[in-house]
Amino acid sequence: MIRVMLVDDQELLRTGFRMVLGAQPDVEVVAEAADGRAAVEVLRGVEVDVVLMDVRMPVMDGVEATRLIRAVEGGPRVLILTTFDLDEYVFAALKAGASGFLLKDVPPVDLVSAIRSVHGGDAVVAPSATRRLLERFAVHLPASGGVEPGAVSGLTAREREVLVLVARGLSNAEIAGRLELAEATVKTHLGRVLAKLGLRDRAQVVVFAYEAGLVVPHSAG
Amino acid sequence: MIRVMLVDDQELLRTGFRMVLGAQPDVEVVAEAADGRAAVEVLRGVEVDVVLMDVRMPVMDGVEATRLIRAVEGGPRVLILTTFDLDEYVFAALKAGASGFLLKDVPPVDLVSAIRSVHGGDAVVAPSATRRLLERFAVHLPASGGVEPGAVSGLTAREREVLVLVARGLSNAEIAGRLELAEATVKTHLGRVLAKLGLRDRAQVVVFAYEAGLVVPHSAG
DNA sequence: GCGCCCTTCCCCCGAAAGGGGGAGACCCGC
DNA sequence: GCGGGTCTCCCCCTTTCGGGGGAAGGGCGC
Repeated sequence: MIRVMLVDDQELLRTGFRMVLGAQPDVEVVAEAADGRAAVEVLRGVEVDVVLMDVRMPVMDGVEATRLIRAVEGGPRVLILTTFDLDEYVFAALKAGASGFLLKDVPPVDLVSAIRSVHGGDAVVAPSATRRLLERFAVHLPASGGVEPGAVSGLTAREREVLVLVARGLSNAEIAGRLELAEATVKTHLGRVLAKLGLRDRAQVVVFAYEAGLVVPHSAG
Repeated sequence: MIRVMLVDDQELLRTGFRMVLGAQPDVEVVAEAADGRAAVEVLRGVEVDVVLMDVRMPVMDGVEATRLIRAVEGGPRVLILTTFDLDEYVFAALKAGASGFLLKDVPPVDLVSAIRSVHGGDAVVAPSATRRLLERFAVHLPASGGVEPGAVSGLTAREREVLVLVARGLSNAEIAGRLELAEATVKTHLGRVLAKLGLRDRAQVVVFAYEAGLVVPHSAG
């Protein structure tokens, strides 16, 4: 039995979800709240597996509530519900520890299977938004759009390739495997990278890659 | 009719996929290739809607092939197939413009619906990997409130000190000089850092430091 | 006092990395 | 053809790293 909590400031919407979920044999709505703060309060006294959380709410929004809920060890997982598409709010909620998100017009069947997935430890993303999520994810590459020649001065394509893999923490052997090269070749390329950039070892290569924006921390945009 | 191309160096796997897809009324396998370069060549002469692309292949891997294919305006969408789970390769492919990825052991039903989704402009992600994708996407905010001692799990003050210097690209000898310690001591501390954080070498320490926000690009120095 | 952890430093060892040189292959421009 | 650049791979070598011990002092709590 999956114990679900509904958090949304719209009474009608909660009613609708309650009816849909009530019809399921393995799902049980055990709690409700109309805003984030109330939700956090209620959760102190009720055992819940999955929280269906609206993003935009009065008093405390879904992002902050998600953060507080996820800060507790062994607390429930949070599935974000949003009226509109993927927006900054949703991204913030994901960063706050949500297990995924759905649009509120999700077909009941999909909602239930999403709850089961989240309960099982998986994450879910509204299909219509997956593309945009990936796009957003893909933005993380070399400083906006292309590899500017200036930053990596006279490096060849192969050398840059090796550089980036070094910057991901791979050993020469691993890079060789990934690029299907001999380790000797990787060493040759890396040696030239070190010489051209005036670096001493691979640790400095990693530093350079981050500082030059060739590699971007996944936390930041 | 959705025109599909199969790109994989394993003949048997292509055969299996061809049979599964051939049974679908709205899907048609119109081309095949055994490596990325061949795929790009073939695509110059054949109209394709969706490319099912293996990642690891000889000659040219799926990442580079995806990049080339997606560089063409109005070209086909690319769906990545991977044997293993989410790895650096898959991330690279997504960054290169892939519309998503599936594990090769995907149930036929899911494969077909994924192809339809991709053809319709949506993206798809293997359900088992969605959670990890979101983690990777969302995890560690840049420790906005400063670096609290507990953040780096069980590291001692001295270990964190060494970690940061490693993350600046210093050698053990240089760190020893700066902290006025013997190099042996630095090695001891660093060894514990590696063990506690599950890292292999100092290059991975640098990666960790940037990803965890212990070191921030530009502020370097 | 005793145990525990942190810190400091030492040994030895094997593996990985960095540096030197050389060489064959390819492509491209002259 | 001939040179330049890139990519590939090999040899040799020294240094650095990382991992396995061990050991000694200090602080802190019980």
